[in-house]
Amino acid sequence: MASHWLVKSEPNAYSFDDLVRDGRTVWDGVRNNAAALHLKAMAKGDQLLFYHSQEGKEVVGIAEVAKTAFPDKSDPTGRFVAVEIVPVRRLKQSVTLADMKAESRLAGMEMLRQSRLSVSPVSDEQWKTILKMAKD
DNA sequence: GCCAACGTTGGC
DNA sequence: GCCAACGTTGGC
Repeated sequence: MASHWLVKSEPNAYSFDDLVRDGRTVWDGVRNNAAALHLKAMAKGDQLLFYHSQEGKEVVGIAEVAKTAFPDKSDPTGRFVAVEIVPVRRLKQSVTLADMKAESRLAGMEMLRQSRLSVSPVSDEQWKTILKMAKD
């Protein structure tokens, strides 16, 4: 079974709408070992929650892994990797950070536990819970 | 703008 | 190898 993930992006820098417009993008620039491990664990077809940090602070859409991890060309040290993602759909209703914090079934979520992590795993149960909250 | 939580760097 | 200092992220 496919795994699920959550990726963060500042909408100022790259929003879900940008992804929809582009149709496909290289998800690079991750410079954190824990996040990089998650990128490496992604399989083609894995679905991702796309979260807007700082502005919005909400999950706005779903994306999918189109290409598994490869060396991040923007990293001179060659230690980090990137993946390619494509948009799947915008959620009917965004799910805010406050909503997620208030939902006891999401208490163990990695992104809530470690707020600075830009790529984090999402369990099947957490995934279903969030989609339900999004009325999706 | 501030601060907490981390990660990284560099002196020893 | 330890740890203090510093930088970055992201919520508030």
